[in-house]
Amino acid sequence: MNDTKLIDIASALGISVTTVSKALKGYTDISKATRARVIEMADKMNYMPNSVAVNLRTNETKTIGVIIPTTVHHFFSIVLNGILEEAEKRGYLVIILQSNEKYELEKKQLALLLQKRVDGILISLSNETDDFSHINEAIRKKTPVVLFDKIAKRVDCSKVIINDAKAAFDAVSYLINKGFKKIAHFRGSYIPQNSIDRFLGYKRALEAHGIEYDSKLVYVCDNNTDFEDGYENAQKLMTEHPDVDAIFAITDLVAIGAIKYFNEAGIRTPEQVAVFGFSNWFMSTVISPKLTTIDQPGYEMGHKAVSILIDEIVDTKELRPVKHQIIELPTRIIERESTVR
Amino acid sequence: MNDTKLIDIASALGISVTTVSKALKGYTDISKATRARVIEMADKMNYMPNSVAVNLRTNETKTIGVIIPTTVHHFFSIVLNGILEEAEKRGYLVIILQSNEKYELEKKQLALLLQKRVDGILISLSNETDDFSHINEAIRKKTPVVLFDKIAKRVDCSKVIINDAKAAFDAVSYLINKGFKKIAHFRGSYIPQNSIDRFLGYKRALEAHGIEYDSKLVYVCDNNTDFEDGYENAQKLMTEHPDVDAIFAITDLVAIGAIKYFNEAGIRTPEQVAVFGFSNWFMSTVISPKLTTIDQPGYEMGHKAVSILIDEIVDTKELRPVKHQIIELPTRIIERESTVR
DNA sequence: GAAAACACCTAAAACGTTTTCGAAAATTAT
DNA sequence: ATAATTTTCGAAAACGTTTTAGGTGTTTTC
Repeated sequence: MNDTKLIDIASALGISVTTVSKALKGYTDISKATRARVIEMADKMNYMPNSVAVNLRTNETKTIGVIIPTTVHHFFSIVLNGILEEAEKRGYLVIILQSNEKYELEKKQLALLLQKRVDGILISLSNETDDFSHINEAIRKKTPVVLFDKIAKRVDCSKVIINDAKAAFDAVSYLINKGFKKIAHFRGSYIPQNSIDRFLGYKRALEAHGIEYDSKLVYVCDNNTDFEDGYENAQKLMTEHPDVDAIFAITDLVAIGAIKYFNEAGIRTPEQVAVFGFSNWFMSTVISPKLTTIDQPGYEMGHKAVSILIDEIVDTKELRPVKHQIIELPTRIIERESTVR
Repeated sequence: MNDTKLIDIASALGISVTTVSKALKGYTDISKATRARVIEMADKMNYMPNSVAVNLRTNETKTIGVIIPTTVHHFFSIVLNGILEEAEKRGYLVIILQSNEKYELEKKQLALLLQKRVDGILISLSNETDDFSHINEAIRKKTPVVLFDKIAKRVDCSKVIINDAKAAFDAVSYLINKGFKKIAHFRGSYIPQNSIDRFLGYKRALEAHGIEYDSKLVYVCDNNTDFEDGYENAQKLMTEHPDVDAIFAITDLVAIGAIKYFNEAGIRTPEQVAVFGFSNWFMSTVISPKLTTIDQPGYEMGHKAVSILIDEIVDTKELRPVKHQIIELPTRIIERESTVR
């Protein structure tokens, strides 16, 4: 292994390690002449600093950790894309871990990242997570944490989110304004904040427009990776409430599952039942009818989360006070065929 | 920052750092009594080894690097899932980087990983990559590399792949045996090995069944992230060769693009034109007609790639000879509606 | 009772950097 | 010429571990 180190350059040049290090880092107390010699030799010997040693000495790893529920999810892969691009731009590497929607695993992954001494951590909470002590513990240890998408209101740190309640409110209001009267909601499971908020937005929109909320029209879809939930609940819905005329689904995936069922069952969309999704998954333009949905800016979310995190990392490092931010990214309705009669 | 270190435990107990370290690592020359005291105190003080220091001392980081063309791709997100699960099981963290299908970026990312001193690297090549010196350089530096999915035959390292040529051959043979006579191919760009191999499989299948190969029936789809390519080429195909009766597409995405066009243009699938995809993207069961395709085992690929990589890492470390392996994962035809009349 | 064996512990070096502090050499000022 | 200053360099400590090589005291062996 011909890994060249500072000392190799130093002895090749007959100077000290200190001088080599300083020359390479542009210290001003090294003459231009020797600096040039050092740089040339470093180049010739193919020098590459050992980051582990640097990390130990400088007490930073230039690495951030990311915990997401799962990689196999279109939205998260887009967020991840945003994360990676911004992290690279700012000179950080990213270690990624998935919680598989399990609280225990999330906790374990977080511990791994802390042990690895990452400079900061990005988390999107698992569906199971309703205890946040592990996160508070990380914050207490002065490792900046920013939560994104699936957050906990009660944790005191920066967050990057969309206004789920408002987006849902807008979606359902749109349906009501379009003349739909009996609107079902396919909600997510009970713990995640965005699942709760979207449900709340749905409920408030009904009430705001003088439509009575009926809990029987709410179905739970807690399987994240498959559209079966949407398919099956659509089936159930149509037997229990055949006169329903629209569905607001928590996710494009369940919306598409519902549409799939309607297509197979000969139920016309949007003529008999309109369907409104959430996320603007790009698959939603492939399905027929194309899906009306809420555009959720995943790339920007990842981008912004990293940006805030790194700002906090450098502020912490330089002992400046960190001010936590709650960034709310804008969403908008993408009207397509599934709600237009 | 109340980070407890070995020396804190040592002084709390009035013993040496050496003893603490050894006790924690289970050395046998420490008495059971002091070991117990050390463990208890470490526990009480919430000791967590500083991996950076450990890494420096042991000269390994327990981290592997992964370079993929893009995270926003269903197949790669599944592979990534397999990678993460296996890496975790074996006690490694993973740093992920994307090349955005650019050779220069891939080269840069690889350098970053080497500098970070990862123990091994997993790469799926970018579409542009036709020079492999950066990879050979990594191997020369004794950092194990394993290539997966998008590989280079000429690089001397382990690889995890499917037999693209055979899978394509099987797919096209299937179409021929079903009675389709004029089969077009929507191929990928010219550089990637799997794009080449699928094309070759297509061509050989035609020839093996006495059908003359016609280069005019081959269309290039080199946009990886959108189905527009499939859509537009389907359109072109039908004006240039209205009598074509089947398409073998390099990817489910382009297959779905084609189906989308056919659906919109009122061309019946599979009655007028059958469509055969590749990858078994789960969206292929949502589209109508459901897509016949080749199942490509992404999870297993990621899993196996990590497994081989870590084996090579420990073999290298223990100065054992490493034998490179070429693992060929099995594929199979998933017959659905788009090819069944 | 002396030699040998054993059990238990620790000092110190090492991993490859960065950075502080000071020293020597060169330059400028007087 | 000497003094003051500036320029240029390097010794050494430090980051937190792991591990080698040995040291001390106790027990076993004959």
